Amino acid sequence: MTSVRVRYGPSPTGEPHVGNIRTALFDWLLARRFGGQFIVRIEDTDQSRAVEGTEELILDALRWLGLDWDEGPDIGGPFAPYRQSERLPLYLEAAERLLREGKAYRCDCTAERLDALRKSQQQAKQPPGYDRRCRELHVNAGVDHVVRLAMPLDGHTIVNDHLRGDVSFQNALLDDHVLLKRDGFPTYHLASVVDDHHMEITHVIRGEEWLSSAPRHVQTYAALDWDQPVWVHIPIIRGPDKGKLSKRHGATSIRQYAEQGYLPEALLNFLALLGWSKDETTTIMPREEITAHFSLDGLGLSSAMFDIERLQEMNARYIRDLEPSDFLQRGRPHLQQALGRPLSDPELDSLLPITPAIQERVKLMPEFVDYTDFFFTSGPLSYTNAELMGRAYKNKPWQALESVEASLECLRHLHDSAWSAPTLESALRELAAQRGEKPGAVFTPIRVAATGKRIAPPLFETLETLGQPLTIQRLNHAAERLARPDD
RNA sequence: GGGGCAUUCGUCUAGCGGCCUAGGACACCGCCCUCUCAAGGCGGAGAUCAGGGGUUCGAAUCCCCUAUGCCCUACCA
Repeated sequence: MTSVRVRYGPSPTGEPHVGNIRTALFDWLLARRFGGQFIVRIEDTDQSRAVEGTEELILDALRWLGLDWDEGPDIGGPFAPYRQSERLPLYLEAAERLLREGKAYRCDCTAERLDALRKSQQQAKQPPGYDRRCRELHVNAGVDHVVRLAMPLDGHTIVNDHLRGDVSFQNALLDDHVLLKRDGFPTYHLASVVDDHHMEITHVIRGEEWLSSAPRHVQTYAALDWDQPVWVHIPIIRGPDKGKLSKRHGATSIRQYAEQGYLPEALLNFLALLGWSKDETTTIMPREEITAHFSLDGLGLSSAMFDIERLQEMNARYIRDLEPSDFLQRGRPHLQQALGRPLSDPELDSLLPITPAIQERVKLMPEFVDYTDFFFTSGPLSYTNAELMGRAYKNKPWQALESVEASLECLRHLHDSAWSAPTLESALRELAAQRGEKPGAVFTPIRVAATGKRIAPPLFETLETLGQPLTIQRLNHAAERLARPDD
């Protein structure tokens, strides 16, 4: 088997979509698994749909996911250039050869005629398609025209799909599609075939929506007398409504997932499992394990729904498994943004002891802020007295106050060296026992006073990290508030 | 309208003729643990393998038909 060469051919028409990127992922996995090359080729043959700057967005998405390419528009390669708009002579050459050999022809039918034709065909319940008016007309090269492939009129075209086997199409139902547009640019049908051939692409992996037009590509290869690549049409990704996943379904661009706090390795794992599986039981696999086991044979045939809950779960799992210092670095930008100021390394590192406890609570990176911002705010925290009192002291501000004062008394007397989670815990538990109260009753006001929230990391580790002075200060503030309940 | 593809728990899937009274994961429910929230442990419910015909000693697995869903049907990719 010759070495694997696969290409990802995005159109720079917008943000890279998860469905699209999943195709890139399979390309990349195949290349990496078999020591081949992964090529990025920009398919910008539709000038009207091009959106400025999206090429860079696409490359950024690939980088973010860690899908590195061996040849591409930015780094070049032996088959440069890697932008179709820069390869026009190649398409022209192929089209001219086809014209010369009578396998393609010029067509000067107007858009109006084609529209009218389509309408009448639809009304007459006929399959729509070009009626081949110009096929025998020998349109002059001087007039405005397109070039169409002269498809076989009868018989069948077989597409040998690697996953499905032979798929047969009746030629009578296929029309003479356009290869070269009026503006001199090729259509996808011509450009992809010409480039795949010249770039020595061995496997064409693309979405199932292309299967219907695959016979056109097969015929184009045949007309050009070139060998076909291996066709691999992978199932489409569906949205929650079962339709093809699209913008209507909410977040679909890779950038959005990055911003929402998904880890690239989690998204990669999740996407890989949309249509591929390693074995009966494995779901969590680091990139290396996926690349070590990936093969086309593990691909499924039915379209998969994009289940955001599963992605979230997987993300939480990956977050939990991060090295604490790595987790902190990834959380840093979110926290800095919320705080509105940069954080120094020592500040960030002060969180290290409590970080594992935070990791198991964070599902999406921005939530990191909820569990840590109070460590770095200086003014009074905002919370209600009801939150402070919790369930045990509900509507009993004086009891809550007593409790807080007792805690204050207890904590004030701890020596510096004793300010650690274990001693804090035993001291406060003892206090609760002495007062004949449930631990939770005593702990809740402390938690709210210290963090400003009812949901926070484990209390004693939190207090340890917060430090004695700040803890005392915040408890004092809480006591003041409880003393005048009607604020 | 035509053509193509697909069809296993709600979801992602394992299964490629006997190992399946169909396995795993997420979600869900219950219990345990417990300072909030999580995480974790244990257990549970959940799929007559879309339906119907065949082939076979034996079918989720092979063949046919039907149904449903999706995709395509552009001088877009």
